[in-house]
Amino acid sequence: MFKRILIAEDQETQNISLQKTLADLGSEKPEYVYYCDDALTWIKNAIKMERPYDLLITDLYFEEDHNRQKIAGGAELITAAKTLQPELKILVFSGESKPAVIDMLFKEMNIDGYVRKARHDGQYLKLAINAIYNHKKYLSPDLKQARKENNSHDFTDLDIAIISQLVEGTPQKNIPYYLQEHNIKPSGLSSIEKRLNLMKEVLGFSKNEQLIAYCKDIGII
Amino acid sequence: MFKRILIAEDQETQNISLQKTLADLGSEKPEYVYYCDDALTWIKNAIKMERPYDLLITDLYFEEDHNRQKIAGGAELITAAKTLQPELKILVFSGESKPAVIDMLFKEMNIDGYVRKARHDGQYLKLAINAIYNHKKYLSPDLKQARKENNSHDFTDLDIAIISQLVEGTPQKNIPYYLQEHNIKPSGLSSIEKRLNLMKEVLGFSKNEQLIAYCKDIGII
DNA sequence: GTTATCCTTACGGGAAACCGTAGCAGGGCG
DNA sequence: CGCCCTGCTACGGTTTCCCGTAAGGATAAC
Repeated sequence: MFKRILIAEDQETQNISLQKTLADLGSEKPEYVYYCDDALTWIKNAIKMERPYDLLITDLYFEEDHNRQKIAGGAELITAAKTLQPELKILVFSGESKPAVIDMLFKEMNIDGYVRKARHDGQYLKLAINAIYNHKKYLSPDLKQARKENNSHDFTDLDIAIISQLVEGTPQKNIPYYLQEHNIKPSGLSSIEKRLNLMKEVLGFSKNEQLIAYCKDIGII
Repeated sequence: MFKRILIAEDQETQNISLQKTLADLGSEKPEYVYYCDDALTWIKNAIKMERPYDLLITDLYFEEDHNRQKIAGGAELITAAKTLQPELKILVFSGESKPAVIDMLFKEMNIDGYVRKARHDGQYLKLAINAIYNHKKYLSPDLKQARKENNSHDFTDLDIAIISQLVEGTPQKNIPYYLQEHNIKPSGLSSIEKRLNLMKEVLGFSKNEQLIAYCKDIGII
């Protein structure tokens, strides 16, 4: 089993119960921090002392505080940690359930496991740690189904740019200028209309308002 | 100090740490359940046995499960509990931070305290329990500021109906029919336009899309 | 080099939304 | 009772959006 585990979790009660849950897994007493910056410092020091961590368990979102932090959230912490120690295993433990966010973590950040803070999270944490120890990926089961029923449109960068501009209040007819400035093509007004129509048709919507609400729900904006 | 405390929290790790946090407060070992229905049953039984609970600590949102529940969430649990035992003190412990939701809890459900699951939630829980024991209301400090910087428009039932219809995809010009059917007045098209304009003006928006995104963020829809 | 195809863009008619104005009903007050 | 004020509604002109069609440009196959 993993010898050295580091917990990065800002929520006091969660942090306590993480320590307790991991206590009976046969590793050393896990170490824990409440801030991302601290997490990175500890990882650095552990490498320097030639006792690097085996596993990092981290939340995604950290609250702001009087302590100004360089690293704002779990995602940044993961990239920073991976540059210091590429083989470090990462288990994300967060309340986030939006498929877009979780897909990104696995695909782009190459994390090893994700457990959502939910009903049986204690059991799943243990399963996840076991799986990761055996070099497998782990995703808590409550999320697997959520990803399956995903008959959604996959949003391109263009789609997201268009929707973001709408949310900013840019009139549709002015969006071509924005797209040209940011070298996003196609940038014609007709292409924007076509793209919006496609998205709405796939999702069964008729109005932009529905589309915005949907995008807010699944978390792409 | 409170003698008998009941915890209703579906998240395994949170539930554990709640028990641990409350352990050193001088009350009996707190009792805990993972489902709303169970919570209500326990409250009922406690009354029947003439050992009623003094305090209910509950989450707001409970996950669905193979166990079909009659009571879906914390809000319903609170109303059900209060009809059984009106003097029961209620402390809500949830991750929710949207002012609209929390205001509703204090004003309409008359809860005694709210602690948000956040950085120092352990300390705040203890403060909250003390405050409630002394018949005071308690709101965790991280939320007090959030409510102050609330220069937002207060949404009327009409506003919410209009926005909901937009999110449903109803064309603006058809919303009057909907309002008439539901006996919401005013129902004229001009009134709808006027109302939308007012909301957008107060919030500094120019387009409906911005308004929808904002409402999603603060959680009124 | 030519043709076919796909994608982007431009244009124009019609619908919806936006905005200002004016008429109408109800309530308070002298 | 008459007057004023407020809020709801109705109407027209302008802008924006919607949608179908057609022209331009790049790429790939022949």
